[in-house]
Amino acid sequence: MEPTAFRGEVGRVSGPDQNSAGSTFSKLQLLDWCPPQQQYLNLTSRGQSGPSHTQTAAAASSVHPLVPLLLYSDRHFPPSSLYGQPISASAALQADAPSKLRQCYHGNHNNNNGSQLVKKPLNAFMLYMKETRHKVLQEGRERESAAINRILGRRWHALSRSEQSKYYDLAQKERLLHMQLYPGWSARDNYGKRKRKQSRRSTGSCSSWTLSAG
DNA sequence: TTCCCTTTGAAGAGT
DNA sequence: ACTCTTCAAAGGGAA
Repeated sequence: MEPTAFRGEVGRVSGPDQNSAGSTFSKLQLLDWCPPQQQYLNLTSRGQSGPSHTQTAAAASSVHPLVPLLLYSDRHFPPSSLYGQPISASAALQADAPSKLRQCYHGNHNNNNGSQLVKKPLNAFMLYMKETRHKVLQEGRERESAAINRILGRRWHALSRSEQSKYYDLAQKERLLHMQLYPGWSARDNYGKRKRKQSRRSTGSCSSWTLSAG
């Protein structure tokens, strides 16, 4: 299980303890590498305007290494989309950013009714997996995703607190972005969209899968 | 072709 | 408040 101390930190962009040296991200740092067209989201916890204009402008050319993973991944923004382009080239998006972003975010996954299926934002571990999976593949020890995920689960627990905090913060950012894009969305909307169920965590092994009426 | 497996975390539902 | 369920990604393997 994850470090219990993190539980209470997940629900905010940055916490008091993150002022300490142990934190990789601070509120300011988050906005430092946040591309300008993303800052309209106003991701500060209290809705304040964030860093000064000079800071923002200076940071516009730098991108946090995990940003492509989070906001510019192939899944979120297909290569053909505007968000597949370099961040600095997408300033024109600002005018109609919310609608365009909504079109690109998560791609165009439709449910059975033909309406768009908005997927859940990725949590910290999912973000970690997306970034790290290829490394395990390169090692060539495992090929099956289930086996790779077991390895990644062990490595996740082996990460330092500050290393994990990077992904918790990114996950928080992802959730905030998701909330901005889909204000009325609920995780419940996707219940039954996958054929399955019965928790393997509590029962140990899968015993009864049910087919939800999607 | 479709679903399972496997992981952690978030969130909704139920008690 | 607490527990349980469902889904998020990935892709090889099994049916």
